[in-house]
Amino acid sequence: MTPSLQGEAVRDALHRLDHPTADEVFTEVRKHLPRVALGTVYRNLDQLVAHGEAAVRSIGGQRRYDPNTDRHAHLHCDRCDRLFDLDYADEDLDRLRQAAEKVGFQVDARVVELQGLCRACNEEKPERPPPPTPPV
Amino acid sequence: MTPSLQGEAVRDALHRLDHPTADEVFTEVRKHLPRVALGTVYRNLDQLVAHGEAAVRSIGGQRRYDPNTDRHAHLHCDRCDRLFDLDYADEDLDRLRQAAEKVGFQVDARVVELQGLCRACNEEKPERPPPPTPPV
DNA sequence: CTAATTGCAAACGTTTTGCAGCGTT
DNA sequence: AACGCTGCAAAACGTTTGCAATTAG
Repeated sequence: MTPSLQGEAVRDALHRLDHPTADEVFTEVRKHLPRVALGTVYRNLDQLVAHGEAAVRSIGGQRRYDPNTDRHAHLHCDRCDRLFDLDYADEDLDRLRQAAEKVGFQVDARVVELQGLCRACNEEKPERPPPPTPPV
Repeated sequence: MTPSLQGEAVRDALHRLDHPTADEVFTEVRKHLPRVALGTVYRNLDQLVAHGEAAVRSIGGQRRYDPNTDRHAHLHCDRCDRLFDLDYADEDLDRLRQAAEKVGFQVDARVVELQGLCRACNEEKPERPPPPTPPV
């Protein structure tokens, strides 16, 4: 089946943006197709996920979409709330994975999320009014 | 300051339940104090978090509260959406942490979350109508 | 008396859904 | 005609907030 105009626009926007929320995709798509509805964006994002062309991650109470479904970690900065990608080797996860397997849990290595501080926020040593710091 | 009746009830419920949502705490507290408001539960949970007596994790689009603030991983089952605790050694995270440090990211070892399948869901080999499988 | 906390209800931001209409096949 | 997808608007959901009443110090 040929993808719809809106479907293509959503996919394109998703690839153009950096771990966007549905609303950010919506805003981006609207630049090209001013009449799209937010519901349409959600439905097309859901379809991409269902087709394995994108993954969703719940970050800070919001869902963010990621067209990269390869194995990679997300580094989530607690201070500025930004997401960074981290490529890692399979063995890097081995010890944690083995610990999990001891309790019968089968870890999906593709989706690892780590919290912490990004370089920029880490260098702002003293406690200053943290930038966005939206909900947890 | 002496904690309020409601504050104690919220703390007690949090310890009695397993990684509950605010709503689950609310329901539990209501068994003992039928007139508490949901807002009160949220406010008391926020206070516990602010005092370092609990941590919040965004799981599947919902916030779950955890009275255990020690270093431990959460194993989040993709199928049944349950959360399991995993104790791990500091070195188990070393390789991932070092990979993150190479890009200037300082990992907070206390909050690691891994996705995958729990033992129960893993044993149900064939694709059956997955149980709850709430939002992602 | 003052400050903190409550119950209640309304508001909020995000996501989902019902529905009529349109375009393809 | 039957289907899939759209725009729109309303609903649903989890969370936050304003406020008057109550309680604690």
